[in-house]
Amino acid sequence: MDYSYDEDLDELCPVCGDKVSGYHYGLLTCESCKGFFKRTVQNNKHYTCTESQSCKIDKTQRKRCPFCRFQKCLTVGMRLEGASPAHLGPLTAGPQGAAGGPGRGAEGKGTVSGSRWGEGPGGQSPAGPLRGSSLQVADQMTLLQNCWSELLVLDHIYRQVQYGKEDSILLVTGQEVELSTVAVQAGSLLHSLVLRAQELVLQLHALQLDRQEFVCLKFLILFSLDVKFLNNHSLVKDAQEKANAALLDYTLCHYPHCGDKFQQLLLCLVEVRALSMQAKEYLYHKHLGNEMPRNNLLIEMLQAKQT
DNA sequence: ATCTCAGGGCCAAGG
DNA sequence: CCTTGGCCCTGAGAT
Ligand SMILES: [Zn+2]
Ligand SMILES: [Zn+2]
Repeated sequence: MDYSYDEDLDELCPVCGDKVSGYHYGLLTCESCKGFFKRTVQNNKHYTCTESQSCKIDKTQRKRCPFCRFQKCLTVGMRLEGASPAHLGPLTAGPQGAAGGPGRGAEGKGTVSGSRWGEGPGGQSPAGPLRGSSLQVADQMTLLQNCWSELLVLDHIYRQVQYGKEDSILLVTGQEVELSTVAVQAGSLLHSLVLRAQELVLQLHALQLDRQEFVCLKFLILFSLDVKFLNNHSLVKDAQEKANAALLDYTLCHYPHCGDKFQQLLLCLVEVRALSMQAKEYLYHKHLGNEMPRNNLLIEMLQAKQT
């Protein structure tokens, strides 16, 4: 009956057609595409295609154009936060206890399938306010459900600050989109959202936001939740204070000439939160209108916050 | 306790 | 140098 335990092992990698070696980043892929996707994401690699961005990717030619290879990785569904394996989606919808916001931790098993903690919001910075980084998975879920959209907004903002062009934006995929294109092709809701974000980009660019501060802000966002919603009070409280102190110390030490940079950055976090609210409303609107890519994790996160 | 699995580190080989 | 990809270790969930 169930002659189905490993006949999937000789399926082909959806990216390059090589032999698959298991589930990687959401679906069955080969070992090399797993490594390629990992390196690209970890090192924030940006590629450019010398052709028409439609190079064929197979086992023998996959090295020729990393841009198109990564593009294909994304289009076939590879992603961080190993969301559902696309077809066998073991996604059980949001917190069953609809009683208010982020569910009480005690028995509310994290239903967000496989959201990963990684090594902290900074990416590859080993010296974070978190040593050990052993926080209960339930608390990780609660924290991420609280702030996922803000973290995404801040990522976008910081990407634009580094990108440094005022008339276009840089997407996670590496694609560059001119604002004039956004104005024409995007709806008015998305357009205003992008423009509002660009204003914050200008502010932070003027403030000379650097990477260290960016990481501190991510920690502040991540732990900006009242500990009463969490199990491990002391660890989270500790992380809150350390992130705060780290940002304050850093700004005072490296930017003594503008003494209120710390407070300016905190003010920007308020705008980040407002932007994330507006973005979630936009996404939810799109979801209701059925015009949104089928992303179960995203829908789940949107509904979990809807109260 | 043991097993399975995916994520990430490692590093020799190739360019 | 840098990128690739096969191999290995580890942590978390399942049994
Ligand atoms: Zn592949
Ligand atoms: Zn290409």
